Amino acid sequence: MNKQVTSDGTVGKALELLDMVVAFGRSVRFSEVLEVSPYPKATTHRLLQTLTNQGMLAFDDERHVYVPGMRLVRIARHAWNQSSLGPLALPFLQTLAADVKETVHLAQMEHGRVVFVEKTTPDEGFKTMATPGRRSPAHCTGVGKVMLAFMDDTRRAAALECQTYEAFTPNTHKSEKTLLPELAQIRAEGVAFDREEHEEGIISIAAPILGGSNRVIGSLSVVTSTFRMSLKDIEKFRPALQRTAAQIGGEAAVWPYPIAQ
Amino acid sequence: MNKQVTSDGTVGKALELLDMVVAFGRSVRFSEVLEVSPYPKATTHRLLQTLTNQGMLAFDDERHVYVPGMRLVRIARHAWNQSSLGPLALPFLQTLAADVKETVHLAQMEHGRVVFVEKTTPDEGFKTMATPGRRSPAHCTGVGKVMLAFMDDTRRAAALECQTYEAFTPNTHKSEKTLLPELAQIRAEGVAFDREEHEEGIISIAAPILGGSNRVIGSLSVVTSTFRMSLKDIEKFRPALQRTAAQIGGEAAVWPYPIAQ
DNA sequence: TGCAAAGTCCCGAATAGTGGAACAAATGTT
DNA sequence: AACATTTGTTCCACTATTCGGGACTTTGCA
Repeated sequence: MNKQVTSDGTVGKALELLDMVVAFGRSVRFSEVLEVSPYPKATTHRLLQTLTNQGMLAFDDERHVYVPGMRLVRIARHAWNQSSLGPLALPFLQTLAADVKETVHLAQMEHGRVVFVEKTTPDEGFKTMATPGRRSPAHCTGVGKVMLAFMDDTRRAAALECQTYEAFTPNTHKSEKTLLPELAQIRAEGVAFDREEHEEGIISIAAPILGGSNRVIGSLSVVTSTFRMSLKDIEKFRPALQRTAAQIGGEAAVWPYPIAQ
Repeated sequence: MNKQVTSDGTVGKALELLDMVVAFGRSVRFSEVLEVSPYPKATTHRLLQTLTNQGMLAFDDERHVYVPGMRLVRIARHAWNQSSLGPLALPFLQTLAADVKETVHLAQMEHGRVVFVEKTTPDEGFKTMATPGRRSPAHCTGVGKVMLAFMDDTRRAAALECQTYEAFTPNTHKSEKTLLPELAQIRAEGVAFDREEHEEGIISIAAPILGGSNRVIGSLSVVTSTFRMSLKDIEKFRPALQRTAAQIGGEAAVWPYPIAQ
């Protein structure tokens, strides 16, 4: 089992480029892709052509830009409905957000990183870095730490391998040294706190979503800012948070969602 | 230029399998994939492994099934927001549906086939069986014919190449012989009608959505059944339909959406 | 426990991907 | 309008990668 996995073969390279193009979040020119592509010009070009041929990208030959293609869009629609917790969890999130009157995040884990799947704000609150579809590191977020804490040992080991320990604030964990003990504590407590580890002024309380066989399939958090509440204050969200996480987990148990890894 | 495009290289094969797995719409076992895979067991297995490695699929090693992976889900979220007309057009669809009190379909074209992107029904929200993400032939649907009619000659030629002329009802076009004249007429009229060509009892009126440079990026239709209305009746939807299509096109003009092909 | 079916792995042959470099097209500049 | 520069596309010999028959291992069921 490859632990790091960067690319296997042409398929890996092509998907890497696809990911890059899509991640731009807008239409891109060939040269822009080339700049971030680790492959030589000819190769990059050919791979993009292949992806375009396959309908995963579309090339606008008037503006000379690449955009996600219809085939990807179609697959996207299926994959989203089928494998993201989003559609299933959204009603629960809304109830919770209305209940606690704070922002609620739903996340899943991809290869040691947190993917924000859905987000609900009760009012039009402040904005955080999290946007649905965005990826963040796991070591510095409530949703990330709680998933790490509750996944099984093998997966956790693999996920920890991928952590970069990038320091976003003074509170960010700098290495396993401090992270591992906290994970143990989170496991004991059942919830994780983000103590301004990703963004200054932003704190959260997070609970794991456990599917069948108690495997972690995602996590849920209530997010707020230090201007409005303290770490102590947000502890009161715990019952509602855990109840909602359990409800989502119950709904999801019958369906094999991807396991956090 | 490959006209049919079934596979270029490994990447094509891998994507083909990915498409198949996702199209199942549920978790699948290896043997199920193998059944529909055109490749030998060893190859199919290796490709699925690669996709799993890449996070495009996830393998549940407890239930021994493949599901769409987190990476695909993340890419999906991006691609959907960026390249489907769905998010942008949804409010307009809802207004139109409420206005005409009938079901409204939004479609885009992928390689000569119609992809239903969004669907709104006036009364009960948007909970219908015909899941968005479904593909249908173009020759027998209002949304399909109207896109064929308005796309440029090169693209139309390519798209027509892909038509199967499968006969769903007695009214379905059986060949270019009858389809081409109708396309000319649709071009002249500005709208297309589905005269029970896909499903008996189902009729629709469809208008093209034109983006920048008047290129077809999608289409819109009002759908109803012959039990409620006649072909003559639905002509009255034309003004609202065309107005909505123009509004969506206007919104979309500044952003390079994939062109119908 | 045993056996059929499902899933995984191996390795030589040959196909398909690679990327430097030349070419072409679009864009900018004098 | 002619030239320079940047951007995008094609070619082709080389070789790393994929292919897939078949053997092996694991799983599920009787």
